[in-house]
Amino acid sequence: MADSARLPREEQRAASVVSIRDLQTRCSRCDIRELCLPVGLDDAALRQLDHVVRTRRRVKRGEVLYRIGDSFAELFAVRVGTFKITILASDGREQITGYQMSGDLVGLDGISTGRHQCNAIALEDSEACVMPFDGLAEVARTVAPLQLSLHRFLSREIGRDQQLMLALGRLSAEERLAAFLVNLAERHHARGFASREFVLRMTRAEIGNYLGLTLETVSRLFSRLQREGLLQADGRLIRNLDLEGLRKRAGRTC
Amino acid sequence: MADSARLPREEQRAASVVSIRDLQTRCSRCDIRELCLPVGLDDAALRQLDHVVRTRRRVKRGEVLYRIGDSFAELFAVRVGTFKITILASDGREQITGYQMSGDLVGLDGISTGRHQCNAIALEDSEACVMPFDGLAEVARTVAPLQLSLHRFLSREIGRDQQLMLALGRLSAEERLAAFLVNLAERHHARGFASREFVLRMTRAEIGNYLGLTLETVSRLFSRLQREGLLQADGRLIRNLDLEGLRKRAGRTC
DNA sequence: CGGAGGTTTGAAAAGAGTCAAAGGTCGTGG
DNA sequence: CCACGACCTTTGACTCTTTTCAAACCTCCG
Repeated sequence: MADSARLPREEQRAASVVSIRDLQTRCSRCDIRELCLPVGLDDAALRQLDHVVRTRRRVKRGEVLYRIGDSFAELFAVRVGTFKITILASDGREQITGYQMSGDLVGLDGISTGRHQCNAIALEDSEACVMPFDGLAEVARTVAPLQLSLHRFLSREIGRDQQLMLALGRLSAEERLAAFLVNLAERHHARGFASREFVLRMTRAEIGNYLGLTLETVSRLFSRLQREGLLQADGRLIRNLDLEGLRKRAGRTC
Repeated sequence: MADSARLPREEQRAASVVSIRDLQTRCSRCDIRELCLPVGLDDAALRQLDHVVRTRRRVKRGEVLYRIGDSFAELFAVRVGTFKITILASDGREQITGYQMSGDLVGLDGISTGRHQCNAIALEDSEACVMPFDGLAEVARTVAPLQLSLHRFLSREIGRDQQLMLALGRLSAEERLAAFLVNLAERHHARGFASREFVLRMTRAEIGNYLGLTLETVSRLFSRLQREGLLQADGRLIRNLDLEGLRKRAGRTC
């Protein structure tokens, strides 16, 4: 697992079935297009986008979509699965800055310098649409709704990051975990999944890293929330989330 | 001080001298244009931008440039002074998510929802150029370098936010303050000011808020860094910064 | 020159981290 | 199909960094 090579086999496979994958990749026919960059585009605009977004990449659990320092040429739109986004301090300490799921865009931070400034690692077998950025920008110059959508995704990312800063800076450990769970529940809900019951894709250590806590603290907090009837946790399977109760404990950051 | 009214007098004054202010406001003649959104634009592009950016707003120390919930219609480019950007938890706890100085864009987070999601408050008497976002977007559709610059500023903001998350999530109190000081020094340097000596525009409480610490901890850390010869702090006047020494203590996040 | 706001320092408390140990789970290879 | 090992989770005991509370001092603005 962990940082293995970058899927040469997968990439070959993709190349060998280009026509089929190409068909699948059309934004205009994508079932999550209303969650993703194409949100709100009309048919003509979608067709333009279809010309830009032509391939997908499969990334197996534990493998890397891109690494810090990789040259930036494309954004990725998560289609299936979950990625964690991580940055590093010089001494190697790692901070997870986000968990991205279907419809989310990853790679936005690479635009500013032309190099990726974070790692994107799959937490489960995942698939992302490859969006060459130059092409995207070009279409955005003629298709105003796409331009707006791109601006909104960039801006939304800033807003999300600020919420995490608030959590890291001002909330107690319990508040952070409660906010995290409510946030996950809401995102599942937005994607048509159950919000009161789901399987975590990340370990206690990864949750702790994201929230600025240790894995032991996270584990203890799960035990406490369970004792107090706010959820049932069986490893990564979370059930019977009491969303209102958790919101009360979250400093309503979510 | 603090949250007083929104400068009706200032706005009147601005209106009464439109022609002069208009002249001053041209990006093409602005002395910080290479730090700001116009970076790298040619003369023709600058002239286009001049048509969009036509006014400035003065904001006195302690006053508000915009508030959470205000409708978003424009970005602001800081020309003179410093702003703190704050967000709120539901219970009123506040987190400062950034300090923005000349050349920085503020308001980017408002694009996604059409409402500002943070407050921007002047830490000293300041001035910001008003950039109507629709107009900016329209020009960006024909002027590719401006489009790229806008994308880069949005992306840069994401990268900065991630650095703060790393600090809040993984660094010790001392490392956070060291990283903060090095970051300030570098930004001063980029603006042509001394990097080893400057006046802080924010209180100990504001530094602590930004770094997820209490004001007492920040004060103790300044005393410690001074004892150990890494700087001299006389209130907000900081002198003789030992940048290399501080970088070593900062987990090199900066 | 009065007072509000800001800073420093100390002492005690608390929240989260560290270290340690044991049990659980999952996937793979034999 | 089972067993093994790697990884993950839980819980306890103790530690330590940072917070909280308190008091005194500074300083700058009106």
